[in-house]
Amino acid sequence: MKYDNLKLKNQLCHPLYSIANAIVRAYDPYLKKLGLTYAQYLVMLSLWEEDGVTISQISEKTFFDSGSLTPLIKRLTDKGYISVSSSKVDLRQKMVSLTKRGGKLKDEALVLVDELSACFSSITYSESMTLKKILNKLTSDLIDK
Amino acid sequence: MKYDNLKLKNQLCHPLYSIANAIVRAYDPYLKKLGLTYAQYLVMLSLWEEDGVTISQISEKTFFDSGSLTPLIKRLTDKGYISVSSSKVDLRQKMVSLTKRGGKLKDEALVLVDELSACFSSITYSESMTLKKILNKLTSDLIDK
DNA sequence: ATACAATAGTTTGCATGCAAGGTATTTTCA
DNA sequence: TGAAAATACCTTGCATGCAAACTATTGTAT
Repeated sequence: MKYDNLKLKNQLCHPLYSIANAIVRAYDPYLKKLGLTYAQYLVMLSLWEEDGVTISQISEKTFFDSGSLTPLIKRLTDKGYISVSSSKVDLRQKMVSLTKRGGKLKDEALVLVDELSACFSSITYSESMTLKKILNKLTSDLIDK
Repeated sequence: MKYDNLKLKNQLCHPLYSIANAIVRAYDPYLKKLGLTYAQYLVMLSLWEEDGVTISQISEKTFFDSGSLTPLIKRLTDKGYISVSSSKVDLRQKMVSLTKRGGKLKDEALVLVDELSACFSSITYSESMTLKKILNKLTSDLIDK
C-alpha cells in the first residue's frame, strides 16, 4: 500500500513516455521513405504550415530548444529540403525557407498521414478527441507556461 | 483544408511527444536530488517493484530495449544503487539487484512523488483517470503487441 | 550427438534533447 | 550617447533511444 504510488503502472509519466517513444519507433520506417527522422518531420510540419520563419518561430511551434534545432536544421539543409539565410532586419536572426524539393515533400507526407494514423487504431475517434483535449491542457500547463 | 491533417495541432503524436519531453525536463531538478536521470528513475521504479531480476525482465517493465539498458545499468552500478551478477542457471543472463543504498532511495522517492504529481495539476483527477485508461489502450496497441 | 535456430546481452553508430556557457547583435534606459 | 540587459543563435558535454551487427550460451530437431 505504502509504495503503491511508486508503481510504474500507477503513474502517468511512464505511459506517456513510453508511448511517445513507441510512436517515434512506429513512424520511423514510414518517415524513412521521406528521408526524415521524427524530429525532422516535426520541423517540416511546422514549415509546411508557415514558411520563411526564424529559428525562434520554429522553436515556438515545435517546442524544440535552439540547441536541438541548430544541428537539426543543418541536417535538413544538407538533405536539400530547406535553406537558411540571415535576416536583413536583425542580423541575429536566420530565416528558414523550404526549397522546391522540401515543398514537394508535403504531398508525399499527406499520403503518409493516413498510414501513420493506424498507430492509433486501438482508440476510437471519440477517445482521440478526449485525449487531445486533455493533452492540450497538459501542454499549456507544462510547456506554454 | 487539404493539408489540415498535416497541422501540428491536429495530430496526436506531437502533443504526446512534447509532453513526454516536458515531463522529463520538469522531473529533472527533483530527480537530481536522488542523483538520478529520468530513465534511471524508471529502472529504479521497476526494481523497487521487483528486485533481483534479469535485464530482460527490466526491459519488459520499462519498455527500454537492451541496447539502452546496458549503459543505463552500468551508470546505476557506478552510482552504487544496484549490483549485477551473472545467473547460475543461464550464463547468458545477468541478475540485477538493489544495493542497500538503492533500497533506501525508495523512501526518498516516495516523498518526491507528491511534488512530481504537481506537474499534472492542470487536469482533474477524473481526467487523469480517463487519460490513464486511453494511454493503457495505446500501450497495448503500440508496445505490448 | 550435432548442426541450426533462438535467446540474453553487448557494442557501434547516429540522431536526438537539453542544460549551461559563449558570441554577436539589438534594445533599453539612465 | 553609452553601458547594461535582453535576444538569437551556436557550441559543448552528457545521457538517452534504438537499429543493426556481434558474441556467448542454450534449445531444438533430426
